[in-house]
Amino acid sequence: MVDFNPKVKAKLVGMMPSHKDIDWDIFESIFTKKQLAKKDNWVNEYEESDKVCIVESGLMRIFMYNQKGEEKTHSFIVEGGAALNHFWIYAKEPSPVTIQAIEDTTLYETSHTKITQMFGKHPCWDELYRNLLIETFMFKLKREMFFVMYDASERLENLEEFPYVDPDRIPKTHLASFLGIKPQSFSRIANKNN
Amino acid sequence: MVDFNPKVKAKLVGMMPSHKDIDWDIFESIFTKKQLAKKDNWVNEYEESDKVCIVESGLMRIFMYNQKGEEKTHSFIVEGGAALNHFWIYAKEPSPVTIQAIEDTTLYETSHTKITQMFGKHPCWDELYRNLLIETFMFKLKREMFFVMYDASERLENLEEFPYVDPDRIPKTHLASFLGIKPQSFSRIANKNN
DNA sequence: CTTCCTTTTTCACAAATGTGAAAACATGAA
DNA sequence: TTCATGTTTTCACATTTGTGAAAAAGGAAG
Repeated sequence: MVDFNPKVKAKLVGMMPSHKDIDWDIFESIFTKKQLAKKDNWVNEYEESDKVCIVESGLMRIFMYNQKGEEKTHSFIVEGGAALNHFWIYAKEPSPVTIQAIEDTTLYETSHTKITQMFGKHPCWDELYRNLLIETFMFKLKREMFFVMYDASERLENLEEFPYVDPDRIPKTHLASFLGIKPQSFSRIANKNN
Repeated sequence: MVDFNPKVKAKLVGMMPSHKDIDWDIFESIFTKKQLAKKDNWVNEYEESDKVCIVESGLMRIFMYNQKGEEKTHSFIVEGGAALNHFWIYAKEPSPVTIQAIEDTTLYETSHTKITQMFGKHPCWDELYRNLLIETFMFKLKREMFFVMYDASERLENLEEFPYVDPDRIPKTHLASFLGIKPQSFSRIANKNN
């Protein structure tokens, strides 16, 4: 049982536009509050985890190791964003991704299991889950366009298309990984384009 | 009003696992059947369209033009697959994509408007829409991995990760575009790796 | 402040992909 | 079949990105 802060509550309300009569007690009853220090892993690779969380404050990163052991960043999550192992939705298998705090982070944690148990009890849960899916889906859709439409240098130029990917908060190594290039290439491109 | 063929019906049943008592009359009442000849556009760029369809037979392609006027392929849809302008879900704006038949195609057409009007009338619609979202989402997730984890040559090597992207049915120009490279590079890579 | 460690930048060279043009090949229509 | 059209391959060369190493810059802890 947690007590959502106003910003998170507003975010959730926005994701259930058809439901004004939300029972916050039920809602908050399936969440627990957690603190992460910088560099703590919230989800580890190979972990059997169906965790879902909403970030209250701080910054997290989802990444995966490739065959060479290099970290490949999928996304960043800031205040008000939802973090989860996206692969769980489809394949109930050990997580291929690691989810790590880039900054000290406070989050509200729950699980897919708990959310899906609420389906049918009140339609707001269906709507919330649908909008959560749509949000993460649109992120992937944009990211696909990023790779398909732009080369590396154009991706850097158009980084502002991802408003919550804040170049001032995120180490350049991770930004490079998010853009699909090496830190050296990132540095070269960034210092040539101005 | 249409009469779904058995394969499409089976596909839909699989996307509504919690609902065995489906009223097929209501279901089929919001679809119409359409024929497309090879190279016909089902959705045109700039068209204000919230169309959704299920492909009965044939093969379609979703693509977008970049600033240079080059076609950038997002995905292919084969029998049993759902085609739609994914951007409609989030932004109710003119379509940035073109959806075109690669082969002569038969499809069942409906719209987002019609589907969302069914929400609440019977929970099977919520479940169907959720699973449609999950399916397209997983496609994007895989595709993201493709670009993040692999270089062009590895992408070609691992094309079989997309079982419905059949290299024998799809012109190589479009395959190249799907892999994010030029036809010349496709040709070079394909004829070097064996 | 100093030291240690991590991140970022720079550099020279290697490898991969793009470009523009031409040739080879395939396909469909007359 | 032949012609016209579109697709695929090949080639030489340009551009972009990767690689490995080293230097420079920045941050955290004592």
